[in-house]
Amino acid sequence: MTEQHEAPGGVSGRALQKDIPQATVARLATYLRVLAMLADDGVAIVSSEELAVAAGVNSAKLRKDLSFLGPNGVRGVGYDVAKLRSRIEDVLGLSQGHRVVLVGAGNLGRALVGYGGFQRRGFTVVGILDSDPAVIGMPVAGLVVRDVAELAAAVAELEPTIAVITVPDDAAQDVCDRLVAFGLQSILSFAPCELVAPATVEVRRVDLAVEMQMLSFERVRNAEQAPLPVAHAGSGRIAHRLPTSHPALQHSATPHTATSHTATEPSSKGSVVTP
Amino acid sequence: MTEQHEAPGGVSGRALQKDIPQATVARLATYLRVLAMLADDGVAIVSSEELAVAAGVNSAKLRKDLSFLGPNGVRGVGYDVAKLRSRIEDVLGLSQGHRVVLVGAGNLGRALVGYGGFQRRGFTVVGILDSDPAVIGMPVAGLVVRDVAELAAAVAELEPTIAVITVPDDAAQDVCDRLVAFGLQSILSFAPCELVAPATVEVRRVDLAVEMQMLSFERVRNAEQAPLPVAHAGSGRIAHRLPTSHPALQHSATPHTATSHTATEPSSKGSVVTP
DNA sequence: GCATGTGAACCCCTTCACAGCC
DNA sequence: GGCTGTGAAGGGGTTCACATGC
Repeated sequence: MTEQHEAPGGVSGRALQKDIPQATVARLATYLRVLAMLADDGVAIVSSEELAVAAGVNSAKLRKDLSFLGPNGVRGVGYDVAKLRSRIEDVLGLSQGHRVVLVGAGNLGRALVGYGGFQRRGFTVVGILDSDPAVIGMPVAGLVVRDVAELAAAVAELEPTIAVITVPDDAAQDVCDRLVAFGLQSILSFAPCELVAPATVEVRRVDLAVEMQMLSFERVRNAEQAPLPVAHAGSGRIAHRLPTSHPALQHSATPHTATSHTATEPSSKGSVVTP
Repeated sequence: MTEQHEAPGGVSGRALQKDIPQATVARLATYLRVLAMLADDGVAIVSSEELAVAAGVNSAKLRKDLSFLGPNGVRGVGYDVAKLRSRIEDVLGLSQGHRVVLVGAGNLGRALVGYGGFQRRGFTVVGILDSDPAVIGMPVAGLVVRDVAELAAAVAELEPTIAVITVPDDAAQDVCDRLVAFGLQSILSFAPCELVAPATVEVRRVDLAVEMQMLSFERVRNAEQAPLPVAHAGSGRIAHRLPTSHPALQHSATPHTATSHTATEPSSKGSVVTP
């Protein structure tokens, strides 16, 4: 039915981000952060090798990732930092920024409103709501906590493109349902429970306990392979290893090994219900 | 050198969690949460199908995951909830619980101390530190913020097994280096930058902006495939869809589609530096 | 000469289907 | 009969190595 000949149609071959691997999408976000740092430092051109080291991946993977966006570099030279940056922002749909509404003004919710990292990367928190009379009306980082009962009105008025759920887990599904009913299509939840939503709605979940449990397992795994790590922890004085000023691009290898396991990666897309 | 014939040796075939896929480890943590809910509800036996639905995966994947831990169920019957639960806790190294120290008492750090989800899943926050004189000495959820200058003493005294970094990104590497020097082997960082650490140290990173950017992209992708989602958001009154009481096991399929993209998945293990 | 872009091999993970066991 | 456990098939992502183009 309707075979969808992917005729790009529009002027200037824009889209075709039909099938970019999710793993790649996650890394594009990382590259973006590094590119922003480079731009701030006045770097104009960067090679795949340099960018890759700064982002903690290998250069072949980086080039493959970027190749999904079409040609973005100049052979024998490298990538134009500004151009690549705006290309990635364009593909990720970040060009016009995002308006974020937060549901749940507990510890975590209030912390996120004040978190500068969002604003810096183009996400503006435009509203925060809660059901607890004790916090409704409370000012938080320039916003006032609104009653979640006026969620419909708040959504209509603030026109958020993304919603973040930071309510207790037994309230999460309810909030999610209502957000969906009011038109939200992108939801990030911190509640440690599965959320069901229509297939057209994108729901991502961040479970902090899961992250810690994975850390826990890796320690078990490592301890099993290595015989005895001589685990004498902090005794008296230890050699500080502070400086090593990193000017964004820290080319040469460190005595350490880059081992940041960035949490990210969706799982099954589409229907998962009983077949 | 030393070919390591994996002779299980010890009594009662315990370990052999040598090569459990990381993807599986991430899901084991999820299963654990569901099993805890079931146990609270007094459920004693659960089938792979039921557990899978509750965890948002398909049953074949769940059985495959559990098979890495050895036989844990009874054919024709299902899994013993209590037994399976303690088996997974054992494999993940959660049996004795974990002591967590937090570095960075900003909005996020203080929020995490108060977050009940950790304690409930066996992670006890035993200390929080910061460098800002304005917050040092401040009481936070039963703890007092200590000076990060006494990090060595705090680590020696509190004996944490996991450290969480919630400092601004330009201080993160420094804090990480010191934690490693003081013997920490498992680190979870919320700073949006790569951290370098010895290969023996496990570093995981949670980047909230990346999660949002992935949401952003999926919206672009969906919008591209679907012609026009008729995006008339919250107008006046909308049908509330609240109740649907879920008694932990909500067997039958919902009108919705389970679409929780749980964030999780490490990337490359081991050396990533220039070869 | 040098760095990008990419086909192909490789590996990990998911999915299927069924054998095995209660 | 029913449900677990698992070999085998399939797909997605990573790595390699080189062709391509400045």
